[in-house]
Amino acid sequence: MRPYSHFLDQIKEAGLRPTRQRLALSKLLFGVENRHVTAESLHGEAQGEKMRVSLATVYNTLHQFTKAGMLREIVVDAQRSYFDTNTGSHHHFYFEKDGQLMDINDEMISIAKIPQAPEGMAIKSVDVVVRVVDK
Amino acid sequence: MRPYSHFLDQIKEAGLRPTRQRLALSKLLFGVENRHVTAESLHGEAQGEKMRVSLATVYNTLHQFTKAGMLREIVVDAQRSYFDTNTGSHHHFYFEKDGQLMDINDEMISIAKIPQAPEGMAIKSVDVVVRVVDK
DNA sequence: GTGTTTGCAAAGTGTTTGCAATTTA
DNA sequence: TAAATTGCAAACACTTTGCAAACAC
Repeated sequence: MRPYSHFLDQIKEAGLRPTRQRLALSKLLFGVENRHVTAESLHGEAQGEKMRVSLATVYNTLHQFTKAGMLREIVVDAQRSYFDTNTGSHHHFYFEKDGQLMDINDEMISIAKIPQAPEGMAIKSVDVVVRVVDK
Repeated sequence: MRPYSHFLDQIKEAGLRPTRQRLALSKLLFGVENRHVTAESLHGEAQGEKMRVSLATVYNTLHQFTKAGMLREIVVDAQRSYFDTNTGSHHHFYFEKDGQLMDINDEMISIAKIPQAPEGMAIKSVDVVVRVVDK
């Protein structure tokens, strides 16, 4: 487990105050590698760990961390927003059955030809979602 | 413009009754090629054409048409559902600025390597969204 | 006639916001 | 003590649902 100071510094570097809530959520999010969470799931997790954080603060924090580049938002479901602690370029499996996301190892996929953006536009990202279902 | 009977038959073949509302929406959806709509946008369009259809019916109809394979749902925005009249395999540009979708011509993109689905799972679809912003 | 479909309004879901109280620096 | 942050509850946007009236066959 990373030391307390790691989370503290990360938050400070983002220009945010290291509040009890942000530290708690940081620990959950960045304590292990490659997590995919929704606001609800993270909030539930925090409550399970007896951390007192409101759902509104979870939403705020996820957005602040995303803006600071610590998280990446993934759109796979029209019903809820997912956040990925892996901010590097990579793609996802999405299990429609239970709403789970899984990273696709970058060597496992390759986009051979990327289209040009329409006139006057720039490509911001290329997101691949492989939807999988039970066989 | 396709003849009235085309829309009528298409609806019947889906096992649905050709009601005034379904015919009206069919005309809007399938009267021209490759449309991308949201429930709200289609509802607004219908109202502009003085077609009387409730928003609830637009939602129901979009889902019924999707289930019948006449439409494909596209997930690009956590806030709203898009439906595409092009049900073939293809990908999309998404203009974050105004929420517009545009088909990517199939020759313009190619995925060289598709990952294997995890054990016991099957790939349902591979969806690529290229997000574009103003240069 | 019988079963399907519609439209309204109400309910539901996930998310954001206004604001007083609290916390941080 | 000044500014940022929190948590609650209310507001929001989009979507679904229950049900009586209207419609299709």
